[in-house]
Amino acid sequence: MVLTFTEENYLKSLFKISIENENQEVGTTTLAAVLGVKAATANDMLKKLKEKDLVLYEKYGKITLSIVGRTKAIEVLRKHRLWETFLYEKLEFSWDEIHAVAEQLEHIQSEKLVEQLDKFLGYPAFDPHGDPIPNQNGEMKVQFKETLSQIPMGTNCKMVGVKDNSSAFLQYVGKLGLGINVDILVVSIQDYDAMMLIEVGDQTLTISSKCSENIYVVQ
Amino acid sequence: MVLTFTEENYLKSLFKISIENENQEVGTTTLAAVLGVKAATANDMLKKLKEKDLVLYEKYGKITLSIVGRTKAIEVLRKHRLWETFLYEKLEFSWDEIHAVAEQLEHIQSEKLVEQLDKFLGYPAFDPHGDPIPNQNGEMKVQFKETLSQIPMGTNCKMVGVKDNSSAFLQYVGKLGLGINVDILVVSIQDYDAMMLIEVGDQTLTISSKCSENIYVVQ
DNA sequence: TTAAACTGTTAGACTAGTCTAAGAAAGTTA
DNA sequence: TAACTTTCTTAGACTAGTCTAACAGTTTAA
Repeated sequence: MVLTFTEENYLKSLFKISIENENQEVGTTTLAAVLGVKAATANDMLKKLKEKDLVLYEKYGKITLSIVGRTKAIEVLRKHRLWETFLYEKLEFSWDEIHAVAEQLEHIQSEKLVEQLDKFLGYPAFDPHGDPIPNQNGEMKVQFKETLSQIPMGTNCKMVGVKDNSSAFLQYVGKLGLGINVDILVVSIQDYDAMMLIEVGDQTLTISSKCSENIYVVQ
Repeated sequence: MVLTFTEENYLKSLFKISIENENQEVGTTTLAAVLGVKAATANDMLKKLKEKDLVLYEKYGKITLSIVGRTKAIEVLRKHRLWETFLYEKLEFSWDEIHAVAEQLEHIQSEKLVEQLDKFLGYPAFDPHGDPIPNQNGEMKVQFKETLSQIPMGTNCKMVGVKDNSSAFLQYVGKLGLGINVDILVVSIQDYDAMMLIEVGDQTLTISSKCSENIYVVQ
């Protein structure tokens, strides 16, 4: 079954919401906000997706992906992350530029293209933002990770990803000298506003809680 | 000005018709046939393209691309041929598989993507079918070429391209052992039906006029 | 426990791209 | 040049995806 770009985007958003907000119930309004459309529009589309058995949904109830819907969403996510990796590793795109272009490339329909791209890139398990890339069977490596804001004073850790994928955040973080696999030492944390003093290489940086909450690390 | 996929396809088809049938006038019916839509549909779209100053067109008159329309068409063609080259050279796609996927990839909007892809491929001048790839300024190398059917008996030549890009033709030609840069000796030509006896490597092949008319060669 | 606030649904309208059916213009040929 | 054929255009309809405006259901909190 071939889906339209729009249908794929709805499924992808539903999947992303479900993994980001674990057990939070997803409603029309949330979904609409994520997709940048009006609630009425999302409601219409949900009816169509239900008709095609891609979501489970009853009037005024919560929205869940069906098995097929979930599979489709993971396929799109796989393509998105493979393309991001390609753009970053092969075409000299920067961290903050890859997302927008991958949003377009993720809808290209060709199984061979996906598999050959995966092979060409050496079967990467994580994309340039540290997010896991689903394999051909839809399985993803789960990496235990915490946000930098959860790391206690005096502890060393290594950056493995970001929560916020916005261009603005990525540009800022990159400018600070942070990035995947960068070692970080938490020097001190302000009681009042959770501002953090961290050491990265030979530099000392002060970062806000908003920032440290959006950086994933492992100890 | 960002165009829709459909608009891009109309411009691309108009451009391709204009280079294939040099001074032949293009009408609604021809265009519609090339795009696989009905004449009424093509007519509607032509009105829109005219409104946007992408084509020159008067009721019951012939259709011509405007400067802007032509530029847009060449951009799409550039992307198409670069992607074909990428699929063939980097992702192990075969000759006959690349076109269909490139039809999708050619609509991705990102100037940086096109330029980086071109660089990554080493600024190729011709795609895997032997067709010239427009450079960033829209200029294409013109290679003097004839169809194999025009080569006289006893002459050596080299294959440089194909006229028919269909999967069926490419599969057939490939199976015969023909391909870009393959040397061909025209052994004999039947008077009656222009069937050709040719030597390729150590093989002798018999090919129809339909086939020899769709193969481009240089002497 | 009921009023206010929020969330979800429906109805009606719009655009892009397509179609069919019918009619108008142009070209061809006897 | 009149009749026929072909090509082109118009009118009206349909689907996908979107919107606004209004109404319905659910939740919250006074």
